[in-house]
Amino acid sequence: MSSSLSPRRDARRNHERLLAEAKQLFAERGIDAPLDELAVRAGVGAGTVYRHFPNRDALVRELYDAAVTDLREFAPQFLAAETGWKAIELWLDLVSGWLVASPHLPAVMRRVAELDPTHRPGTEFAPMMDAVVSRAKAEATLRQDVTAVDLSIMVDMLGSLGQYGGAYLPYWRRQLAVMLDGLRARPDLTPLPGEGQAFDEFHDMSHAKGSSPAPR
Amino acid sequence: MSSSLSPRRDARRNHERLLAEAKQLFAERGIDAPLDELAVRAGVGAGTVYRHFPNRDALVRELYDAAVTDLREFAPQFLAAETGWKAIELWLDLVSGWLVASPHLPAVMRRVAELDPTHRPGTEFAPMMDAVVSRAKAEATLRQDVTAVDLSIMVDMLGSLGQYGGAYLPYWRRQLAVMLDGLRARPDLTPLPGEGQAFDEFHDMSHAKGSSPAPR
DNA sequence: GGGTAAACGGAGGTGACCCTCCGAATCATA
DNA sequence: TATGATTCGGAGGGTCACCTCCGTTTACCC
Repeated sequence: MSSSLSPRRDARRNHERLLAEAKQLFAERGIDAPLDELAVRAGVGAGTVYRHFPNRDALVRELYDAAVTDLREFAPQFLAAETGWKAIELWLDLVSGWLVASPHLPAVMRRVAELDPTHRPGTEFAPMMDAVVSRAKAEATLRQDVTAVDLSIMVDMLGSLGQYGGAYLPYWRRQLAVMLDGLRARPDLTPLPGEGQAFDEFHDMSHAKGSSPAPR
Repeated sequence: MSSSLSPRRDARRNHERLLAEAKQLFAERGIDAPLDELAVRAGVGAGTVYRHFPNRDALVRELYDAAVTDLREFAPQFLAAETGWKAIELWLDLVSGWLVASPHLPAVMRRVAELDPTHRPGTEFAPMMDAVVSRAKAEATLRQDVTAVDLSIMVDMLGSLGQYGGAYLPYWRRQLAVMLDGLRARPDLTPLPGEGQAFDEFHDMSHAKGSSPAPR
């Protein structure tokens, strides 16, 4: 008989090992680090790398999926939080902190976004976040004009603080605190700008003097 | 005679052209895009590239320096703003918007940080930012526990929104608005956490259930 | 233990990129 | 315009990473 349901044990072991070493390698040397080096670190032959991951993109995708799976395990806690606001605090804190501690992930997320431009990182948790956001708005603890997408972007931004050689690391929690304060519902808030054409307005740079720094 | 003070005109022209094309190339294909391709795009021979920039790092450094020079031209406006708070609004808005419109820069900044770990991006503007921050604190418009470094990090985070294939671009101004709200002085603020050991506290992950996502 | 299918290792072919070198072209100077 | 110095172009050698291929090893099942 052939077509076994589960792969051989050594295969599974090597697969795990490769994923683990890839995290470290990508964190240290960037997402384009040589895969031959990955083979050496994992103590396997080059052939084994390409048998498990036909190309670099496949490896990147799997790293992304593994991250999503890891995160999913946390979901129940957030839904079980006492208040919607606490759930949001917990989510931003834990997830962004986890990203900061996983320096390979931001690059992986960017690469996945390149490979599939229709997919925004974090979409997997949109339903859950929508629920939490609604709840917090109903409590009037979260400002009304914020969306789940805004929160997901915040997580990405905070998570990218691990990318600058550790220099920004001590500021992660401070930035988180400032953002949370900016998210709180308050009586005198001016509403957030819409998501449309907000960026292009910038391009005229009319407030800039003489020779403006040329974008692009 | 030899050792001219200024290079020949064609040399200067090629130098500018190479810098300009490098911005576009790095924006499109990443900071490790082949330099031979740069030569083709700039319409010069490969030798010319390496005559002007002995290696990729030299090119990256020069792109960084050019960015700093561009930014410096804006400085007078900020110092001339009516209030310290307006200066801060202007700075965050213009600089982060300019970064978003210059998708090559975040990667350049990260690379520079790798090359010289003692150098944090934006240090060049520390004195100016310190002055503006003091002024805004004296007005009691800016929260007292925020530093110029915090602001510089915010700029970098906002500026990195151009990295995700344009999907985050429409949210740039919203994120900016939330951050500004978080920065405003208010009576009932809990102080920001210090810059020390804040991150390591995270690592115990004690609030996490069972198998925690393994960092690193 | 024996047999079979699955997985492994690593040498090596292929292609891409880096970078140099020198004859040709261009610029500055008089 | 003529001369010399500077810069250019692009072919090509060297290096490195990707990825395949097949003889060998390992795991699984009886």
